[in-house]
Amino acid sequence: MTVDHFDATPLYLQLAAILRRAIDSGELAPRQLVPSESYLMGQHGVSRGTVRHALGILRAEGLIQTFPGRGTFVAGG
Amino acid sequence: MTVDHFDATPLYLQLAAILRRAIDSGELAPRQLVPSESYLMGQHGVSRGTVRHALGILRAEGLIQTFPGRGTFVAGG
DNA sequence: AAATATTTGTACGTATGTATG
DNA sequence: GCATACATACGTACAAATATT
Repeated sequence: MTVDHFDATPLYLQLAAILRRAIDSGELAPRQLVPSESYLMGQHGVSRGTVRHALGILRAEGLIQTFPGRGTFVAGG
Repeated sequence: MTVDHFDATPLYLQLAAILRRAIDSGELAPRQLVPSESYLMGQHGVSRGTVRHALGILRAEGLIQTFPGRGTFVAGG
């Protein structure tokens, strides 16, 4: 599942929704490492700013936690 | 009151704190127009991204509301 | 121990689109 | 039509924390 550049929905919201679903469905389990910003950039063909915008939303929702130099992890567990 | 570029505290956090204080103190009253992004850029000597980062925090805190083409306003009132 | 690579954090600039006045 | 103001999205650069070799 990737972002659709022709969809009117902002890319950062699409990406946030995709990741949120992955977490809610358990595809990304608690304490599991979320793909790096670089990886998400490549996978979805978006800029780092867009990736960080999406991750910032999930962070504000308490769904993920990120640690400098290590990565971003699914919260809970 | 402006941001200090030599302070180790991130500029966007400094700016968010300055605006938060202005709101809490009533200097910026409810329903009042917050200075535009362009104005804040010039006043503090920071980029638009930094201004928007700071405003995004206050927005998430529910302290302000922004409307495209009109501006950003202090919430409440 | 040291150098290198990876990953996130901060900050800048630019371009284009949308909404309002 | 034009000016103002916010929204989205791209790119770049460097710093800091961590992991790897």
